[in-house]
Amino acid sequence: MTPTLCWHYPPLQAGILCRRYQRFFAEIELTSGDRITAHCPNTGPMTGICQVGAPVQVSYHADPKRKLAYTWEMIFVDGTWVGVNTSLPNRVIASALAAGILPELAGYGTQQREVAYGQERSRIDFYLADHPQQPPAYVEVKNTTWAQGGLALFPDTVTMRGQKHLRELQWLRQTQPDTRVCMLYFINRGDCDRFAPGDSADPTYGQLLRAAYNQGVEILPYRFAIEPTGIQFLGTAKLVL
DNA sequence: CGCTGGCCAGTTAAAGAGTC
DNA sequence: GACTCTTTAACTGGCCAGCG
Repeated sequence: MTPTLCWHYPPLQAGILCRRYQRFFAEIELTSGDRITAHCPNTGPMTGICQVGAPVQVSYHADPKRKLAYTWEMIFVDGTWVGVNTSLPNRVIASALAAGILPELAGYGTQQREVAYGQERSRIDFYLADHPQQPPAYVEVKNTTWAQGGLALFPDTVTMRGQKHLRELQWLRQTQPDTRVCMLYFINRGDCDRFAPGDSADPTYGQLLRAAYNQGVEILPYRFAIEPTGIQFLGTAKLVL
């Protein structure tokens, strides 16, 4: 497959990670020598990728309403760039869906964001409809940055919210047989060609994922290569359950 | 002393309110 | 109807007040 560039970053600036603190903040030394505080758009533990001294890239935003002009976008660890901006996967998937790049989800005429559903007041990331051959599809997107030797893992911590989403997807599968129900893992680094649940971090999540899979929930681990210039879609990773 | 609940941090995106 | 402005929820762990 020819890699498809499906996201362009604005011009980024290079630096070194000094420290990350209080969830939303990262202290970064730019190559210019300036020490700045950047917004850390990732509230998770960032297992294995939060390495002090590693190269990073930040975007600059002139918006006067922002308190922090810089946003931390990616970090270079294990010989690869890893995206840290958790709001990006949803935007990238939205444009990839619209462009028909994702093989299992191509051909839908419309996409809706954040549609309310389920028994626990959840909202699905995408509801796809108007496909000539396929029933409508519910698609939940998760950002994946943790990896061990080419194997991408999610989650990297106990996630009650992630467990809830899996229960909700199972509920959809059982109550709405005429729809597709999809769990999409956005692998935010290019060095992984396999995907597995992070059982050592959250064994309950792994059990729920396997149960959902056995009931017909589609698991779509999508590979993306992250570079300071942009993001490429690399195809589907092998699912290891 | 240990637990629980509420609040806080910065940004985004969606929903709601307001204007022409 | 189209546009802009304002409000709100979501993300998550740390902290603190209040309680038994």
